[in-house]
Amino acid sequence: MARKESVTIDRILDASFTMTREEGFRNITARKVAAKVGCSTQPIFRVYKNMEELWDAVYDKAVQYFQDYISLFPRTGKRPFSNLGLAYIAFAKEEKQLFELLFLSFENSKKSMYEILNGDNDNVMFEIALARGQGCINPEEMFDKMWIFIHGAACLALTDNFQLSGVETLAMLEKTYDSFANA
Amino acid sequence: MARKESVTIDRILDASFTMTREEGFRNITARKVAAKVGCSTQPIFRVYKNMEELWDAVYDKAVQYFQDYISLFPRTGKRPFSNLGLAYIAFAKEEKQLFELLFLSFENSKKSMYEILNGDNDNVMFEIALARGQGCINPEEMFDKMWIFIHGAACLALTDNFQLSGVETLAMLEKTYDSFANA
DNA sequence: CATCAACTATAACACTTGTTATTTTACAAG
DNA sequence: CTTGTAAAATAACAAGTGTTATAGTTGATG
Repeated sequence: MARKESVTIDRILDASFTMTREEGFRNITARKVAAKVGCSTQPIFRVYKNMEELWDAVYDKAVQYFQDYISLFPRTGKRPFSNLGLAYIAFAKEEKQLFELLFLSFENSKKSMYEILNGDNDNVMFEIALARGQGCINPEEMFDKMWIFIHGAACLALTDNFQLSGVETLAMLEKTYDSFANA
Repeated sequence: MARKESVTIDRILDASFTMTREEGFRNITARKVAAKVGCSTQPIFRVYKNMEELWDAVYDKAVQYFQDYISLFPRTGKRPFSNLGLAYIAFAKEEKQLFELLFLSFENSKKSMYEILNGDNDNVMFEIALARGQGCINPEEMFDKMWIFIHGAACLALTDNFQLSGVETLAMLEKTYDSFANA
């Protein structure tokens, strides 16, 4: 009865997300996305009411991408917060545009840092429980302090002011945990 | 012999800098600056060759503004790095747009973090010397670790994820210094 | 095969951007 | 006061933005 659609929502969203990873959130425009997909701008506005709706979809995809990244990251650390921290810092280094979008936008931030970080599988809760299990007196406070440190390393990594390798970073995180634990 | 200039370079730069503090770096346009100054766009291009030159001037003014901010901030802390850290975190909270421009832009960053931070009066050198004077074995490494923590708190403050008051922040910084020192 | 509704492309609108050409204005020198 | 010249205002250009109106294409259904 009707023509078959050739430009799917997935192709549009994937192209937009890839462009966001490469060029940043604010650089995705209707015409650029269309060029990447290989169509005119028209199918975009069939699928999304306007660009703001597309931006929202990209944001949501970025949140999911981050949470998958954290989940799949190899867990080589033994201390609480070390695995989450290591993955978070690696994400900041490798996905600068997404990291800025998710954790450093102070205008138009849709979800809170904690909401994104904790995610569907309770990353933060898990680490806090781990700390409590290892005899940490106040694991919530320990998370707060460790997170300041971890977020600091990640934000330094973003601007290439953090040069440690993965194993060095892990060692530092665990040493820092011990410093706080024995204070 | 000629007409007297009414739109000075200072008025243009001041308007641009104020707009950067309020609306951010990437939102200053020739027409907005002209509207703020109360003239047409023409005097802007008499004074600056193009917008990029004006942006550079705004950036340099932001660096100077930061260094003055640090210098004038009350020094209530006793530990090494505590006064510099407290001022840095306060700057992130109060001057979000400038903080992002100076310390979080990973594209087009003109000066290095250390260059801006150390400034004309050797802020970092001073704190490191202070630490050495108080018996710190490796004050450079101590700076690195403290700076990860301080930068982390500042970046959390940027997105309103750091809620401590000034005195509470100071206490936390000094406690952290002790944790690292006694590790 | 013909039809017709959904999908796509083309073009256009209104707006904003940096930048520049042109015109007007003001002021100091003669 | 006239004049020349530098500054400022006006207006325009080309490029880019989101968005929409219009036209063309396609393909399953009757």
